[in-house]
Amino acid sequence: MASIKDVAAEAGVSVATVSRVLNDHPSVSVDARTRVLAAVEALGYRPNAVARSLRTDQTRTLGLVISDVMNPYFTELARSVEEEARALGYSVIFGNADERPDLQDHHVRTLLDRRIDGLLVSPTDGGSPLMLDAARAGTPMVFVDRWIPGVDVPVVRADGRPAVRDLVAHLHGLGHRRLAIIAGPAATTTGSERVEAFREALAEYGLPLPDAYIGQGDFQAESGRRATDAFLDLAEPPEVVFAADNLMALGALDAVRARGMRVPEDIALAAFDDIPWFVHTDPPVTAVAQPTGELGRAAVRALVDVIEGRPPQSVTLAAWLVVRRSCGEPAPATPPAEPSATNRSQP
Amino acid sequence: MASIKDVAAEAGVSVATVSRVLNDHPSVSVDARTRVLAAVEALGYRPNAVARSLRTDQTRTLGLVISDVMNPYFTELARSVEEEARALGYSVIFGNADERPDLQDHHVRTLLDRRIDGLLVSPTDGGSPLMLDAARAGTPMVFVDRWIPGVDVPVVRADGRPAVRDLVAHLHGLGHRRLAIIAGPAATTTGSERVEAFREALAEYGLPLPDAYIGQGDFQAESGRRATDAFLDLAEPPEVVFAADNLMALGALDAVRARGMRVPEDIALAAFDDIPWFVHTDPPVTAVAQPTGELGRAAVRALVDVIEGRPPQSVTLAAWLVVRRSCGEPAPATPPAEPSATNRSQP
DNA sequence: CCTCCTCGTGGAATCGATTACACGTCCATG
DNA sequence: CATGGACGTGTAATCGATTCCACGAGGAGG
Repeated sequence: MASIKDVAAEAGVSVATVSRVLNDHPSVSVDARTRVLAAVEALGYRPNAVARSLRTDQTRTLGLVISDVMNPYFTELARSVEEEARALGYSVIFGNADERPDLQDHHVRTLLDRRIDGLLVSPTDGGSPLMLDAARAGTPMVFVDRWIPGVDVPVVRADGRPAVRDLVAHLHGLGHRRLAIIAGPAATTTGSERVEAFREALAEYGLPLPDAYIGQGDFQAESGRRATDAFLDLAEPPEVVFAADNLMALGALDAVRARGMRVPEDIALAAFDDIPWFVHTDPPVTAVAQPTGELGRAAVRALVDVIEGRPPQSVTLAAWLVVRRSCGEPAPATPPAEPSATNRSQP
Repeated sequence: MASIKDVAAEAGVSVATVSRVLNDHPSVSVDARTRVLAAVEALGYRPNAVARSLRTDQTRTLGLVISDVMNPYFTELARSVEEEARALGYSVIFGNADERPDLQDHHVRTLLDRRIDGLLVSPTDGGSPLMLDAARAGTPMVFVDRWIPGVDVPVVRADGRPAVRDLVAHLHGLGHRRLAIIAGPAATTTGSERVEAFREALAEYGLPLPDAYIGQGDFQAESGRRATDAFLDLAEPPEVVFAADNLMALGALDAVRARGMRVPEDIALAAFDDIPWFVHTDPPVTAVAQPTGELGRAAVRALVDVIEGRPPQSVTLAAWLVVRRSCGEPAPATPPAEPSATNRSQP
């Protein structure tokens, strides 16, 4: 593969001049410029990003460590992150943590070794020493969706509280009183927050959230299946299961179907995270929708702000309830479109 | 960030010795080794992968240009690729082409500039000059799922022909005679092959495939919606729609539902690519399943073979039919598990 | 006509690693 | 006791870019 030296030789100039042409530095004569460009064309030369990065100490690359790519929510997040990054002139390297702290660390380490310019993380746990050190050492970093309390890193996320309150109101209105939740890992903010929001909303209606009605999941389908099975084995099973993410909702659906039971007649189901398939499931699933695309884009903008030395902004967007038929009662109208930002605050 | 020089200074040895310790070269004294390791620990030193890559001319990174991450089939492919690559000591950089040739080229170019060791591509089109040049120039490369005819690059894919034949047999057995297909772009092999397989299978039953029953899609949901609408507007609409991928099947479902019609009573539906959600759609969708995970792993193994100078192997695996209820008639039993490789051949 | 500035250019240092080569020690062998 | 090989180590070249500095040519101004 041709290097800058070959181009310089071909064009009859020094490597310095070639470099200047390539980075369109002002002081290059028209003559030199055309000769260099011709040589570049003739040799099919492409600058070596590795060498350039070594010299300039920047890779124009962002790292994204995602909790689980197979989760459609995170897939969409990843996609929007890549799009916005590309628009801003950055590439993205993804790492899939599969909800495993060890894998998460592996990816953070690899990304750091590659000298990415900044790191976008949706932490799977409370933060390994590695990640905490990186944050402390000043690696540009932004948390997206989930975050780690007590770490001074901007957070871009959606606040699901009001939507969860709407959901509980909806369920209560349908006459449901025994409501259960399949929670995510307590070590994740989304794992614990959703339970808290749910509990608080229940309290407003004077409803309890007994321990037996809190299934411990890990954001994966299999755990949704197990938790639902446990609920169904109870002497007094819940009337509604609220899954804290879409994969656990899928698992819940599996479990209900395996017993030959029906949603919502035998048990109602709701989920956090809305995905296109929920429109076509049997029955269509009532869900809390997040402005996923906007979340990804905002996270990239925040990270690039940090990288380029501008003051970073934490961003909190609103989530909203999309009522379908999985809790009883037919859906009334079309769900609203993604609303835009409602609230921005300094971290 | 500490460099190898700092470590050398801290340990009181030369950088050469540090490097030897890090790459566990045999001739280093125990004393030097322990001192270096201590220094590494003390400084929290991590080797700079950028510098290392420049010197060694290898990045231990694979590039994967995927047609569309939002398609669950490709998401799973991406996941398995990353897993196998990690097991073999490589990282993966993903590029999402979104079925757009220009984006595909953008990613190929970026990846090449980064000097990835090898490229895994599921081409969106017939091959841009850029990609063809790269292949010709000897960039280690493997096609996965889709390929470009006439290019000397190993291909890892599933053969859907027998499964499509099974599908047609199934449909014919249910009494369906007017069968339509929503095809992918003709420029992709999977786009044209699936139509061909369908046409041939129909011919075995003496059934025609009129042009009006070939909807032109682009593997995205919206095109499935449009094509289905067109079918439904026909004087004599088809009894079955076979979508060449799962997203177009989703679009078809949308279109049917929008007209207040029902699957399979008003029109039957089948899809290429099986995904977990198809079990829970209304109705569960009959689909051709691919050994996606094995495809991704085999592709990585083939690519690493090329990179490390071993003779590459093209791999063709079998796809299979999973009957559910979207074509009429209840599903009999559980679908079989992923079968393993059936056929390997030199490209 | 001399001086100074601007402009275009090239030489060479640099980024952080790897590695060929040379050198000194020490021990075993003849 | 001399010699040669093995071993551990350091020096320096190298990878492909960017960029500081110096230099020569040419034009403007005094």
